[in-house]
Amino acid sequence: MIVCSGKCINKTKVNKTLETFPDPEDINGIAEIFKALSDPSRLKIVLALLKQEHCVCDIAVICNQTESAISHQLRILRTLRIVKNRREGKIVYYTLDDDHVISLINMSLDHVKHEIFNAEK
Amino acid sequence: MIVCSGKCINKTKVNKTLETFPDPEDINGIAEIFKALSDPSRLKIVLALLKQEHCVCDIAVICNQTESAISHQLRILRTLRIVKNRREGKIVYYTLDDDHVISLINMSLDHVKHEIFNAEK
DNA sequence: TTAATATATGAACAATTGTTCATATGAAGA
DNA sequence: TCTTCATATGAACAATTGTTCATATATTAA
Repeated sequence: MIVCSGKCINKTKVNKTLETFPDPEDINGIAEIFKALSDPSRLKIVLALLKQEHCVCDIAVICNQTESAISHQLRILRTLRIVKNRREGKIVYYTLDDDHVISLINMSLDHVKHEIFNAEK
Repeated sequence: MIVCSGKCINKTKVNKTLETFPDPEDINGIAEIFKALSDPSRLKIVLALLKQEHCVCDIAVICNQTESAISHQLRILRTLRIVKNRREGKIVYYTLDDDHVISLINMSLDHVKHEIFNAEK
């Protein structure tokens, strides 16, 4: 631990927090998931797949984006195991790979609504 | 809706998804929350505040970062109502502003563990 | 095999973002 | 008031990121 000499540091509290701090690799893992969902165009793709599967072409229409752009974003989401795909002839269908993502989205929607509610008071 | 003439678009499915699509402002709101948590240094700050409040100086030690850098990040988190602060003399203490964030983090931790588990199979 | 369609990928450019350094604010004590 | 300490802010630079355009792959049908 770095010691800032003559500073106001509360070593007991600092150490207590450091004891239960997640592993660096877990921290980076979580950050990556959030980063994947932090781009509006990627988030839209995930939202489009929230209730049913879609082919790349349909996702492009729903998100009002180039198929190429969608394909690039899907690759990122695939790498992070947020979406998975199945091929049916020429068409590739995508779905969400993990239920956690659905919960994550719903929970953040609650958070957003809460903010708006608080702001109006 | 944009019409891609002669494409494979399944209009029924596309329209069904578009009907329940969140408002653009909600989509951007969610994306902003995720963006705030997508930076490892910002995520570390939130993790540091998961169980108890800390002053800026202590957060800097815990996250192994400059106090200036921490202060910049705290401003972003404050703007998004992810953290709030209280002043006690010269010292400013920060806490998480919203329980949703805690759930969000725990849920994403589950997601990360799930990925590792799947990767090992 | 050739053509057509759906999707994927590579390279490059523009835009965004986090950190650093210097400086400013605000509070407490001398 | 002046000094010190804790935190905040502004500007600038470096690094990262998303999109675009062109091209490549994969599948089906002729």
